[in-house]
Amino acid sequence: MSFGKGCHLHLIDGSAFIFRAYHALPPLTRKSDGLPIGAVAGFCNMLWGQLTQNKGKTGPTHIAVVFDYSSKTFRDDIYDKYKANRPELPEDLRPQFPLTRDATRAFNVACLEMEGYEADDIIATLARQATEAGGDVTIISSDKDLMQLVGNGVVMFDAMKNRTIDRDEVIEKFGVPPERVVDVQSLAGDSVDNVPGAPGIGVKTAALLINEYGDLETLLSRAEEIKQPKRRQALIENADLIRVSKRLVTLDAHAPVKETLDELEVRDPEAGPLMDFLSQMEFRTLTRRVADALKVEPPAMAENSLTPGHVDQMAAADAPPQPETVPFVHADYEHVRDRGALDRWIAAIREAGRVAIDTETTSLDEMRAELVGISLSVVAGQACYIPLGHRQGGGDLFAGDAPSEGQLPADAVLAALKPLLEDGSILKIGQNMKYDWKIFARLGIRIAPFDDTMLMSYAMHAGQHNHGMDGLSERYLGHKPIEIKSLLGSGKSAITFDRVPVDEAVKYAAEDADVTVRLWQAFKPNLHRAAVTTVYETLERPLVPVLADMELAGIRVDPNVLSRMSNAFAQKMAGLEAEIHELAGQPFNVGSPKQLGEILFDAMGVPGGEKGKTGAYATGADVLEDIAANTDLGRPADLAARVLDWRQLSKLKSTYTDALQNHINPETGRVHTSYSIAGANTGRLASTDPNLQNIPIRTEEGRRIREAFVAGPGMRLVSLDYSQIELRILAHVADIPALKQAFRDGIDIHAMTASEMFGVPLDQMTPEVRRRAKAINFGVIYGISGFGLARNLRIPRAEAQAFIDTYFERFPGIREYMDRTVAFAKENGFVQTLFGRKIHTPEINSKGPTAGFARRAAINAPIQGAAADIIRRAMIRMPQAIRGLPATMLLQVHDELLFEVEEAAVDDLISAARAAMEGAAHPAVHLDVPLVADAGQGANWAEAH
DNA sequence: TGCGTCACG
DNA sequence: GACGTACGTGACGCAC
Repeated sequence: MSFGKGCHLHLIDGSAFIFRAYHALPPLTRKSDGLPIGAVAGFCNMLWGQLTQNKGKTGPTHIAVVFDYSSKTFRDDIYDKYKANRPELPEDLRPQFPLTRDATRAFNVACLEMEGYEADDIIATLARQATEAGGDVTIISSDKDLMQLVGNGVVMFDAMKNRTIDRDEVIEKFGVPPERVVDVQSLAGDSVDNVPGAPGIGVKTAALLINEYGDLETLLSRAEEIKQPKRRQALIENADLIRVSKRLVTLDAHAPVKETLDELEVRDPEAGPLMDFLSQMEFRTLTRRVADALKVEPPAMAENSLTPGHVDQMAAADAPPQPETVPFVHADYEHVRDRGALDRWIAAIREAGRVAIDTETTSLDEMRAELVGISLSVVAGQACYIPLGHRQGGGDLFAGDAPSEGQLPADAVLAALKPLLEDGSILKIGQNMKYDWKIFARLGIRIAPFDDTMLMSYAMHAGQHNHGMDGLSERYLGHKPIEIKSLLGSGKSAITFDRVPVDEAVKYAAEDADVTVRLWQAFKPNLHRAAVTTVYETLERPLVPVLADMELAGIRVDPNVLSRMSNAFAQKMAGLEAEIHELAGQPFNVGSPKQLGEILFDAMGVPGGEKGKTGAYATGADVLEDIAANTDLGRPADLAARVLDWRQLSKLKSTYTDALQNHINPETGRVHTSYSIAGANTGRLASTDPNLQNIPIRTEEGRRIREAFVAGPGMRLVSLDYSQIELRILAHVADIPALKQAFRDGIDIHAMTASEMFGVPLDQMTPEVRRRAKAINFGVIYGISGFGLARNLRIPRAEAQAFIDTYFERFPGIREYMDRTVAFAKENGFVQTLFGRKIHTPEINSKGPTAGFARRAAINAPIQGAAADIIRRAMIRMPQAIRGLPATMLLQVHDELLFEVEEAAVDDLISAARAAMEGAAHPAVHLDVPLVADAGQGANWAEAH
């Protein structure tokens, strides 16, 4: 029949199918010859699902799978950097591409691709033809680039979420209807495809602008009218780039597609070729399933030719369903409301030997959080939620605090789960397990053993993306989980999880456990493939209980010391503010860089004001220091000097003496920070809420804040910090004999560098010469540049460059290390520490200023990362090293560990902790330089450090 | 929410 | 020859 009214065309985005399949499945290989085949397997399963699910009256009359032909398209001629950020194709995926075409043909489905065009263009063209002929179109994809096609008989279908994307969904995602989607995309750009867009404008702002002005061209022509200066400038200055972006994102609905719609009519698969293909691929279960459906005999395949670990693993009847092939169905999640249901779950967990677990609580602060419920999942698609502390009222303050219906008593549930959670033969799987670990620890349960999908991702993907659950789910499972905001709201009106109605909580919470178990299934086999199993098992996972215990312990902070300081700072600031207003000749907000800049450079006429990209004058400390030092200026110099003082006090007061008081836990009288293990790309920890890794020390006034961090009665604080650990690592990895010898001999490394560079004997060294050498030593670690060193030392650039040249001449190994590291990054897309930690450098091959950043980051990462690895190793061994001593490890500040210890045991602690720190690289790495840890102790942190 | 600023290693 | 530059973090206040 000829395509027309009543016909329904299904267009499957083939490339999306392949990538989803690849990332979701373990690296399966064909048993007979080791050919990588996982993506093909997933692709076939998904295609078969499409063909069978949609039989019937809503099913397609015409169907095609559409592929990208190659990476080069007409868009590369429009913009040479198009898709330049795309990561390299994985080695084992490349050979699977032609096989997916074969698969499509084997299923007797039209297989379309065209040189010079993306699959999206072909889809756009066919969709146009089909709707013009009066038919309907369903595009099987969730790619946002296709959303511009929705409407007038075209819908999209997200096969992963089993959800239709229509006009309303598009409006929800982009804030504009489908026909305006390209306008929004042109403005917002796309970092994945490297569509430039306008800087500083995201989807939200873009939608706002388009809705106000109607369309992109009107907006650009009336850009002058935009009130916000930043937006106005971004649009005016980037009009050309925005128009280029529009050409990039606009799909070509008139591509010269050879195939006619009629050729795409649905055809039944021919049993012969399809059976041949599937058995050739050695997909046992799928072959059988298809054979059943086609009512033919499956071809003979040796039963024992397939073994677990290969294709058969995923196809075996009792194997866990693969995340990719199991849809997310919220209605399937179970509300555990009675003892029988709980016992069934416990039995299933024991049977499986593993469980994904997630807790819901009343707060993100684990020290204040009350347990509200627990969710569990054993296999993809099946999960439950056990509500424990939900209250009626759902945010209505007058509805009372009565417990919700359908909840088991918390203590009984915890008593039933405790043996399971502490059972050495049952693996507990979490996403950010430190959180749940602490919640359970406060309830007397110590979880072990466990896996953490966040840390797995961190070990494999550091530098590529973040490792939060929602992001990982979207990226690796193609599923966007329910947002917590949709349950709790946000801002002032946000409710706590105990006020969420139980049936809503079931969907959200169980989904998290479901996602976690799927991520685990997806990641586990890949740890090996990425060669980071050791990193995960020795540097990430064991840190969880260590950090959890440190955070639970907290550090004692004396609020009286802080409030006295706050008052003193407030007084000084008021005095300075009055003087500043006097000097300015008018009152203004000293805390506003914008107003300050206008006072200095406009009202007072200081020359040389430089405006940044937002149009405001720069008034950073370096700028103000220059003005303050220029006594010819008179009043502006005085004003700048006072603003510098005011800024310092303001910082100390707002960030430290005021804010820290609010972080003292009323029950413990201590401050409990939270360390993020997977926050910093290099392997460093980051401390938040509050950040205890940036407590002042460099100025005397700031340093006194450390006096508020005190030891308990009869206790002392002990601090041990690595001496010059990054330079020692540099000496080792760059193999610099003179530096290594200096560290062995224990000489002042900066003085020695200066002596080598400038020919000054050590005993005649001046502080100034040493200072310069020190700056160069640090510069090397940061990926030195003449400009950077010149700015740091405030010397002419040529002079700085001359120093650097001398340095490289004297220590040629440094240059070699840098070149080697950058070359490695370009070749592999990541760099590595001595301990095997990988840090990805996706921008290393870009052009322009970005290249400089990426290059320096690549040089720094192995050094900073190795130092981070070393102190991690020390921390992980510390509980054992100080066992029996009345001491607790409290804080880590990158190269420093802070302990609280009974007075009598100070010396024992120092020797035990020092031994652990100085020996931390062993036995994994034998360093050519000694590691040295310096110790201090006192009643407070200022004395101890 | 993004930016400027500044605290730390 | 010009580009624009030290590495890694988190928190605060301002301005939109």
